[in-house]
Amino acid sequence: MGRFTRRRSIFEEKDALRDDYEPDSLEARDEELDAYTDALQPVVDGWQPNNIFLYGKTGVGKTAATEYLLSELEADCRQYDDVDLSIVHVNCNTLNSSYQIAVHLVNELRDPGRQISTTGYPEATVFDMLYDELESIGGTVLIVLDEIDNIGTDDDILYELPRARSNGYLESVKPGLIGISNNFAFRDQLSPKVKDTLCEEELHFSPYDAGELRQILRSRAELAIRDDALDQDVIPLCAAIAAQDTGSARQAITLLLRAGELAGNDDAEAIAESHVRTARNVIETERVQEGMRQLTVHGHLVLLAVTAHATRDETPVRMRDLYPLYRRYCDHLAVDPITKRSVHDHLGDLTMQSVLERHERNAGARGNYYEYALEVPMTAALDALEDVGSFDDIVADLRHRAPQS
DNA sequence: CATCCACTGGAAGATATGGCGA
DNA sequence: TCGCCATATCTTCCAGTGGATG
Repeated sequence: MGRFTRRRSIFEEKDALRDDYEPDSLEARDEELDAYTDALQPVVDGWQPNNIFLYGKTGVGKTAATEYLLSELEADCRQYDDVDLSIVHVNCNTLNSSYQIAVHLVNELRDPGRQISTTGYPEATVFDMLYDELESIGGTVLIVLDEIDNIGTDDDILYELPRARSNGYLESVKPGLIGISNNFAFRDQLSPKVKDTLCEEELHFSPYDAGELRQILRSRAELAIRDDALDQDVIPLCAAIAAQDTGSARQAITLLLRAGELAGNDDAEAIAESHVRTARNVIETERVQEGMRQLTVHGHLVLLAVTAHATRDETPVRMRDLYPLYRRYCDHLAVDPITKRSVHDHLGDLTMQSVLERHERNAGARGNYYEYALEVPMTAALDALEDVGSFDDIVADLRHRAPQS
């Protein structure tokens, strides 16, 4: 008997559950689509486009609605000779300045042979290049800036682009900005001069409720999953978990996908509730490990120091106790230590990523301070630290020390 | 009820890295 | 090669915080 045997797959068309899948229709967003359509109307009429801002948490259909509507808009514009529409889409995920966004817009518009690097030019030069590229396209250009809240307070580009025409930098182009933000508060941190122009049209996408998520999941599952491979309670459970957690369709769908994979590994006939619950933990751990992998050397050393305290049952720790251990590890690895103040920043970062938890303590005349502890399972922290590879011996030592395991 | 401790958090500046055009 | 430019990371400096203590 061979090691491998063919098994009946849970999935029919797994791609329909992946992040990049574009469904033919958008479930449960009728009102939003109507409002969005109205906001885009000037494009078809040949006017200067509105600037549009979309707000709403991740996974509530902002990007999906944009892609869906813009492709329809492109198709519909083709029947009017006097409307020449182009669309540029940039995800600002890793871009945290106006400069970076401008560079990426230029590269998006230029052909592969003429790409520019992400540093080195004066800011004004990059803007000039951007205007040149826009001019050479002509017509109406919709610029979609996804996850725009990443740029924080540096909103120059949001000020410049809408005004480029009236300032004489653009002649034959009618530019329109579509900004997509995950963060509702972003709107308020924009400088006032930007807020005026940019928020001409504001569209709010609210989180999906459990009923809407069930609707979405059913339509996807119909394509993705074999007819009899789904226990009855699975979709309601995925929907309920996601609705309570974030209201995100992406979360609900990923949950279903992972549950299906787990069911497959189990050789199960169908996805069951238990697979969903396990999938939830798997996703959580993956998220944390991914976050920890992105840290710098000192980030790792700081986490190592906290983890070491945790193995000795000495968490929560305060700075005063943590810093000396951090220094010892630096010595051991012949790394130049950074100051307390910088360690403090790393602790803040780790807290932001939900890797550490932090509590304020107050000892009155003996000062107030923060205490830190791991917010993830110790094994997850050790696994992630081991992945780094530069201090295997220390991690191995900590594993011994750690309770149970 | 003022004081005071032990940091915290903001800001500005230093340093290093990598890239630009001339 | 040199003088600029942008960015990431760290350092230096320092005012501000807030509840237990006397």
